[in-house]
Amino acid sequence: MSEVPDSYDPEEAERKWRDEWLDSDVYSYDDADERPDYIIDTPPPYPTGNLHIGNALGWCYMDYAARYHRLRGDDVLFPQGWDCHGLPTEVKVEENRGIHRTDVSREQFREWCVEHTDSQIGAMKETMLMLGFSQDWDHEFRTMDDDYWGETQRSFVEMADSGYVYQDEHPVNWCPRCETAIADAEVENEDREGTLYYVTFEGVDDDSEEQSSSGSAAEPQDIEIATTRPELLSACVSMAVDPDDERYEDRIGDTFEVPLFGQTIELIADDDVDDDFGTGAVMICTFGDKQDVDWWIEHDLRLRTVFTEDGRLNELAGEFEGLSIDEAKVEIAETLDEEGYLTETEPTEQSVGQCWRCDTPIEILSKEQWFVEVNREEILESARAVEWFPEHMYTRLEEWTEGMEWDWVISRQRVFATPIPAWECAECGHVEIAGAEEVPIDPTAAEPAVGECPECGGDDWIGETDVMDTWMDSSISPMYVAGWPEESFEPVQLREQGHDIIRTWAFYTILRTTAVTGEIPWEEALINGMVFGDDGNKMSKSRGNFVQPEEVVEEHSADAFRQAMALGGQPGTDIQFQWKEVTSAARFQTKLWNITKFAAEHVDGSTPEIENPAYRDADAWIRSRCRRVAEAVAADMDEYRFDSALRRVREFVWHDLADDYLELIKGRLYEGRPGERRAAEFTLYTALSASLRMLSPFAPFITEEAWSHLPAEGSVHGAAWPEIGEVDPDAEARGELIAGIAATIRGWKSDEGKPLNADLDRIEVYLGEERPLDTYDLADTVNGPVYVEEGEPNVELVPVAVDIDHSELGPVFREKAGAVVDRLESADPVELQAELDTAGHVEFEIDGESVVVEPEMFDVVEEQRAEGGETVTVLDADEATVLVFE
RNA sequence: GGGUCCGUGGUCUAGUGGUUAUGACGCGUCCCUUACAAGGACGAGAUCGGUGGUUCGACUCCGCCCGGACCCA
Repeated sequence: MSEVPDSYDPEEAERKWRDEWLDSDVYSYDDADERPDYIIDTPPPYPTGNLHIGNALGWCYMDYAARYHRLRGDDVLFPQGWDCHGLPTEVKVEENRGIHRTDVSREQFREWCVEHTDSQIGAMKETMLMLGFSQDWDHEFRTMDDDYWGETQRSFVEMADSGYVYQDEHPVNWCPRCETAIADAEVENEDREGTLYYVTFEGVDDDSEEQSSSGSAAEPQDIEIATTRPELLSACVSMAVDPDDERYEDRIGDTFEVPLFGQTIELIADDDVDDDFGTGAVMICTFGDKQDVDWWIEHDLRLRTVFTEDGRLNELAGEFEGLSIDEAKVEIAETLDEEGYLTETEPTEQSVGQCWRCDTPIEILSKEQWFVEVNREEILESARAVEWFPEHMYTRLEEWTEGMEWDWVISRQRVFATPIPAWECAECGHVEIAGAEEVPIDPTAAEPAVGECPECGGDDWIGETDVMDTWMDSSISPMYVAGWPEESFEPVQLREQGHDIIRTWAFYTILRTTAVTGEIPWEEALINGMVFGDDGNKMSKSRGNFVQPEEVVEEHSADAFRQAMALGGQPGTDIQFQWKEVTSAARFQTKLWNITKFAAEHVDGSTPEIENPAYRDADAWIRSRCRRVAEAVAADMDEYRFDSALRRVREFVWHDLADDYLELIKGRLYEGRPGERRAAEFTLYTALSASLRMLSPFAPFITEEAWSHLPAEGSVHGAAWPEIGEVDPDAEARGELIAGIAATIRGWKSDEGKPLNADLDRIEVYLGEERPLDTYDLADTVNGPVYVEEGEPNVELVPVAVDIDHSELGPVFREKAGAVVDRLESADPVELQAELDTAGHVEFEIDGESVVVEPEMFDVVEEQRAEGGETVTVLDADEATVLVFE
């Protein structure tokens, strides 16, 4: 085992293991009955062609979990999907081909989209492999493949059967650039500066009799409204004021003429009007925003639609017909001004709903669409049954769900997406939805199985050209990866995703899984934060703080990148990408390599077979430490506290194993008696092997490389989580003492500017209580003979301070504790020690009362000074006093 | 405006009702010691955002304020 190269070459090793793993089955899912499943509902990313650092964080988390659970013996399924459908790809294809999607057939266009998507997937997969993610590529899926979108259709059909899916005409968010309906979740509100226009509406004499009662010359009065959207005047169907607004008392029911466009509208009262805004009177248009929709329904108003699907004004706008919305805003405002209707303008802060894909301001159009019912309580009930990491991420989902006003519009007027499997009868308009046995099916290319229309007997079917929201695809991912519908669905173990898509992906998945299967989608949801640049700002190319995972791999290694991701912060918090974390990870890897190199010189194929090793105390100590660390790390991993887990292992490897244990056993390894040497070899092997396994989820490459240089079987990724048997607690404590003494002497040598291997004449160790001390390892480590002496050292002990144990003293004296502490601290330590020696406690008089302070409440700190003529240094190592003779 | 999270050495980060408050990077001093100078040992550096309160005791719990991030309106 001595062929270990002097230095570790990450580039070479990482390439080697990447290839090796691809050809092996270490990461494959067995679907074995005897082992518990650990199925990850991997987010299918959109194939942008670039796996950015934010994606990488999420995949790191999943990979740590996947690898950890494999070590725990679980049957892990870490699949990889691709969320292919959607507008960005359509746009890209149109761009690349220089066409508009309507220039070619739907089939041709789709084909090109698939082709484009394939190449994008290839690039992202490359990065995933580079970073060492351990997906089972036999479980790769693409939502654009028939076998996937067929299941999307099946779920649609089942939801239609159970009444969740319906078709209706209802106002929906509409992106005029994408020319499609979009869901609430796809609308983002953007604050910006707008203009508030004050517009006069002339009163209309409606010839009613009431006019005479309020005055003879009942001239109809004008009214002034404030609006940011004059381009909507032609869609104005009413005007509203707050019923308690005194300015408009007695005017409810008055009628007015809409300037420029001439339609007559009536003033109504509604509590939702904000009387502080503008003039307190607001025009209601169909539709400016959701509030208009509410009023339109509430007051049963007319519908005047003036916007076209591509964001222009239609014939209702008269001379303004054909203008874009932005043009119309300017021109109508100018005309209002010229005609004297515009009284004033002022800047105003406004929040504008925008399409999250293209940032175009959305409009609201009433169109026949397909919807999925949002049952808030049902969704929340499921969401509560999921365990969220961190817990408060549930609150995000809860708030979003409770704020849902509209059902989910799932139809899109696009091409590259899952077809809605439905037809309309050309004769009677009956809508026929495909049966589950018909999917996958493209209704624009195939006839329904039903044949004749069940309503009218007609056989002329018009296939639905609307397609589904892409979230309809991705929201069945847990069902798909778990083998639904062939296997009845049981919740999978983990969903990992970013907090930015809780309102979409998490929300829709819970909704859909619950609706289709009656189950929660996953047992646990792990939510990752965003990744910021090294300067704490959002990463952006213009800021120059943009980092691609590939750069980090090139500069250091994939393992170092992965460690940095784990240590960036607790999962759930936003993390700052930091080069220094990568540096520190790379150093740790160098350390780990050197430890491995050292170990490989001392162990061989027979080492793991050693039976009944003649353990010395140092062995007991490191074994016990290792055992505790393995337990604590497992607890961290179970809670997805990757940061804490990795810190613990690093700490153990660096400080306990390398600094202390390795130094302690060198003597035994180089020139010890065979039995004791073998015990050291065995223990070294045990501790290192355990360390590599614990580190393997974080640094899969270097641990695999190191593993291959040790007498260990197979892949470290196919190994089992370390289990170290019970350790003799007394031996453990003695070993800890030895390590402590060695560290103390090491520190002293360093302080003295001595080389760490400087010869020492002799060492005397005085223990507080009499107990055996294994000086064998210690003597070699400190480089001098070690004698354990009984009794008090030949030094003078000088009490110099008191060290108070507040947790003992505080509860006993309660409100007097402060005074007692003051007395102890101001007393002469020498006198305290003397009193303690004679009386066994110390006593004070406080406020005329006698107070007894028991010895467990404080320690008298003593400083040791050598007596006599010999040159000696006195060191204090926890429970021992160490005399060093040079 | 509502909600959630957060504010710890220069920078980033851990943490608990009683600790000499963790570690990393950077900085300084010393050390080529048979795993390791792309290293090691040691050290300096923090009134734990501010302010009230609860408590014998608060960095930790509560209120308010200031500052930041995100989500929603």
